[in-house]
Amino acid sequence: MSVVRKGAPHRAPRLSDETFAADAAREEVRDRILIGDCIEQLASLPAQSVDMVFADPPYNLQLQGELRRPDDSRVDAVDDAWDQFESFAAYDAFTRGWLEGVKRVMKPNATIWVIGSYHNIFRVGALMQDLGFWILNDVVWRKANPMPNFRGRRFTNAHETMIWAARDPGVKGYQFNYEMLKGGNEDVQVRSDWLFPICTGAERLKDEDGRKLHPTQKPEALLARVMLSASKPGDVVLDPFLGSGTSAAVAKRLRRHFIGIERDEGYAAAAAARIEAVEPLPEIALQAPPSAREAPRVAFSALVDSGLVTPGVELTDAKGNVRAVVRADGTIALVNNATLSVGSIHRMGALAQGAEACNGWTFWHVEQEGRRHPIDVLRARLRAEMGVRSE
Amino acid sequence: MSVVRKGAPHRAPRLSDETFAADAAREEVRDRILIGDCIEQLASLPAQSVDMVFADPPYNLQLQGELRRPDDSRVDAVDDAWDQFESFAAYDAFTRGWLEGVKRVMKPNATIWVIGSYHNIFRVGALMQDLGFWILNDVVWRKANPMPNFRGRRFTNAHETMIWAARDPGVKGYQFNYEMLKGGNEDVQVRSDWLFPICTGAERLKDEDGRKLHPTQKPEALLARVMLSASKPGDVVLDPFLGSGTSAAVAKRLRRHFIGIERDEGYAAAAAARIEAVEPLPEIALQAPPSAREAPRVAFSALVDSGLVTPGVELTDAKGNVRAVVRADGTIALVNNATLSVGSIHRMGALAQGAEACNGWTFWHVEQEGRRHPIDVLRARLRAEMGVRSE
DNA sequence: CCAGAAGATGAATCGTTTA
DNA sequence: ATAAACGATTCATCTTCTG
Repeated sequence: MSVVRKGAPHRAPRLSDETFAADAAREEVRDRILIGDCIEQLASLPAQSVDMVFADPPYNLQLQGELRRPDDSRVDAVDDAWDQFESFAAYDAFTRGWLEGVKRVMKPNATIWVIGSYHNIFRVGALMQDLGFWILNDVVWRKANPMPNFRGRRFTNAHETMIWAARDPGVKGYQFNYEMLKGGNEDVQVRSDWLFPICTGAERLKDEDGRKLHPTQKPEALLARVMLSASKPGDVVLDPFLGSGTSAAVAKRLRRHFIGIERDEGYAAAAAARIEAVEPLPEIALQAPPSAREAPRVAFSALVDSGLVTPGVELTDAKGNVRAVVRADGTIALVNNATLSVGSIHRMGALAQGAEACNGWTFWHVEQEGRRHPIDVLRARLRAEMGVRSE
Repeated sequence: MSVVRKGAPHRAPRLSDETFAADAAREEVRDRILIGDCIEQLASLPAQSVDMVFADPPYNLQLQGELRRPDDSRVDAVDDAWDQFESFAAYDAFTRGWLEGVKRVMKPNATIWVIGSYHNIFRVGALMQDLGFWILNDVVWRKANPMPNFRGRRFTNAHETMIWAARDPGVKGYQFNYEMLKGGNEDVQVRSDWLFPICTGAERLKDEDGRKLHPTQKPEALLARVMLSASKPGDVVLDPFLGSGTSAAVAKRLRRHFIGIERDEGYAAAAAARIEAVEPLPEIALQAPPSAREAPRVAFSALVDSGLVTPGVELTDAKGNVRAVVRADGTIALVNNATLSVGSIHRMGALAQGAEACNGWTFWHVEQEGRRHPIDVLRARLRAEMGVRSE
């Protein structure tokens, strides 16, 4: 892992890693930390070159003084210079600048995640809409162990908000691993509120004095959920505010490429060491389960051709009330109100139900060995026989 | 309850209610629905006259077409004219207008709650900051039963966001019933993420055809938590987008005054009838919060929030000799030797027995269907209802 | 009358491929 | 480009129906 210094953003050689096969032109800006101003460094990247963006920008916290716990110990709050802005206008100008820079380097189907708190997320979200990003979800990170409100004057600030957005309105082809997420969630689709502990313990980077190295280090589990949701192995994930390098470390572990931008050389060095120590997961641990959407299309006529369905066989609905006959050309014949209709399994299914549309694969059934199966079962069998796998 | 028509915003007499003692000048604009444009009606109200604001403005949804469920039924989405705006700029102008109008009528110590989704909440929040409101928290309403994502293209949109803000930076004296909230929450301070079901069933107002009267009616439990958090009995709560009247109904039940603005006469009429039917809770259920020492130790308030126990209901011991009344904040009120005491179910149980300690869950009983059950039965039922996935 | 099945529904920015 | 065809996709809760 190489750290690239200001003024030479794409000169340093990349880490060798045989598992990352890629074309030489793009390799140059992969798996690097670029040190310098975020907006300048973004300008050095080629347009439409990244698949996903994760951004954890300064929150513009406006703390009025120091905060003490009930036991009089001092809370080590974020009071770094990089988190201070003169005004909302200054913060907006900064935000607009990096968002524009990021948008340029996103591929058309790329998506962006931005995390923030109530101090900044409303401004960020409004600017994202103004710049033409298309919000897909706002996702709430519910902290399992948030810092309490010591003064008892507000609710425990127990969550942060992530905005997930496509580069442009109308984008349909963005990566979203719906089946995989659902499979890992008791077979129920994942909601917009996620529960994770904050980053503590061994995962939290410490400096030589044992103090936390970075004030806002995010938990790896959060970043892993983000990347497993909206990217795939081999993708390039850009983080314009790399900080302690959580996103890059997770990207490497999940076999994504990363590009990190960080202006603090100390943070960048710590992140580089952290990333270097990461061992990518075995590929088998990251393969996507076959999803119906990605499976190759099989025409009903292919089932007839293959002999899995014989012309003349009767199809019924699940209850056996509606009947149709398979024809040799892969269409089916339906007698409905004494009228004979011929067409695709989908069209005839819709006709039988009086519906606009119908998935014939799940509507029609065949009787085999005394039991009724949806014809989708036969399609699955044909796919298996063909040795076809998704990807 | 009177509905005031356009052009005569403060003429109609108020509902008589001896429990609301107030000065005559302010009374004129209390407990009314003002029909007409939100910004115009706000201008008719006196400056610095309301204690809390709850606003549920149009979300500016930008739906592209109709959506159907997997069973091909049609989703009855929000497509009303009042939710349509030409552009973000038009929405921003509208938002700025009503926020300015609201700010003028807020007392210096008043706070405002605004609810929205990712479609609008970022714009609203940024404008609130621009106008000088001081955000205290963003609170996430996690929906126990959200509508699923039917296409599998995004995360289930399972929450909405509320922004809670003071009128100005530096305000210290805003109402926040910290002890009461903590006492009703296992003696742990309440977090910024709240779990409530959406509004369905008998609570949902229906039109003469049995269809939902208003597309976006909010659950009363959510409004009750808001008002119990940030107002006190006798306060004036303003809702500039009254809709079906949830905020006003809850205000009346919790013995707050309300002012509602609604431009649709049909909604206003339905809200007026709804409010008229509300019976305010016994004062004993709403009195000043108990001190920290008296705070309940368990989440009895969760039973109250869930509706399994209704404020005002009587609790007794197993034999029916000792009696106490459930309060809206999850404490109970006990009359013992002509002395009124308020506190947790455990403390009041101990007091009633003259004991050091008491398990209120087994001591106190409720009568349901002619039989007395320990409230522990209700707790078990609530736990079962919350299920395994409630995190 | 009760139990279980079946239907209804909620603030939603909710396709892809081939002709 | 536009239209047609293909075919993928839902969770919790409440109400109504059926046996």
